[in-house]
Amino acid sequence: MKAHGMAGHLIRRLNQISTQVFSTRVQAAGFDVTQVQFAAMDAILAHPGLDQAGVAAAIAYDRATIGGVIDRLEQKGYVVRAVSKRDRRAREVRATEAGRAMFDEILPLVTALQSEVLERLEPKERAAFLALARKAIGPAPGMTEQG
Amino acid sequence: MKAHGMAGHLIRRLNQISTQVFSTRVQAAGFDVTQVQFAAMDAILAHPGLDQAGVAAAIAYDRATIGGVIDRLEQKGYVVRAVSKRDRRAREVRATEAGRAMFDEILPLVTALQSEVLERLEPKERAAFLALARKAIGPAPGMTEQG
DNA sequence: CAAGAAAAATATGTATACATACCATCTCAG
DNA sequence: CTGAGATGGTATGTATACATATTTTTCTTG
Repeated sequence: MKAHGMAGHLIRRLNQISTQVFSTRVQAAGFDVTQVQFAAMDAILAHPGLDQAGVAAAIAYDRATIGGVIDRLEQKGYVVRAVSKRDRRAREVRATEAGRAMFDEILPLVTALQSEVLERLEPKERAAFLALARKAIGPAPGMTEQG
Repeated sequence: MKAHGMAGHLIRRLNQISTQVFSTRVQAAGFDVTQVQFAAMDAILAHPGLDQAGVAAAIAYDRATIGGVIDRLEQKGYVVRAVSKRDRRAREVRATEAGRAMFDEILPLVTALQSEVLERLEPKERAAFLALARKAIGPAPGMTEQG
């Protein structure tokens, strides 16, 4: 038994598949948004005016990485950034009309595509897998749901 | 229900955790090898003289990506590349003594660390998760085990 | 054997992903 | 208020990850 079959390898493969399915489906629908950008939009829409560090914490990302992600969302016109009045270091991020429209349009697509990622599993197995994945990850580090 | 809880997000988080555990443990042991580099070494040791495209296929990687990975392994003295005599386009990759020694030394470490990635799961759950992950991924695309 | 298709690498460009360093700003101790 | 430490963001450097284009070489087909 070698590196194949190990947890790390399997998880990496799953991530590849997931990313592949996501970009294929979303691009087929005529949008240019990555999985990460979608997750960021989700957090931004759920918490308007959240600063970048907050967005990063919400989706378990690196502060340095989220900067670039939000740069691209801003370039596409999906979000706007403004210096916070309370803390001049912080940049508050808000979705634009176009951003919300884009999210609303691809959300059903993305929801539907989730089962495709695990299409080799029976519905029951899929549910079991997701439950185990959630347990393996544990509670979200940065933010709670009812924030 | 939003982006958290979706398969893609969960899988990405798992991958983060896995990568984190790997590099932490391996670096603590005094080695400078990534998960991907380890997987590549595994394939190279299992199939001496395999070309880069073969390595990429063995671990389900992109040909463009594997080039850089092998560059770094070569810089560290773990592998050597030579132009194939049969096909002058191909670069055959072989592990060096240092490469084999490194691999042998961290293999038990890496094996041990696999359960740490899923430490929140009970042993039974862990096995179930891995079985489901294997099924979800399906048969390896590029190479078969008994090559 | 020549023309064209196919394949192996590499190069280029974009997008994560993260450590580290750095600057600006805020908070807190005193 | 002042200095120290913490925090938000950016910059830099490294390492995936992959699409696409390009080059070199091989294979195919006539």
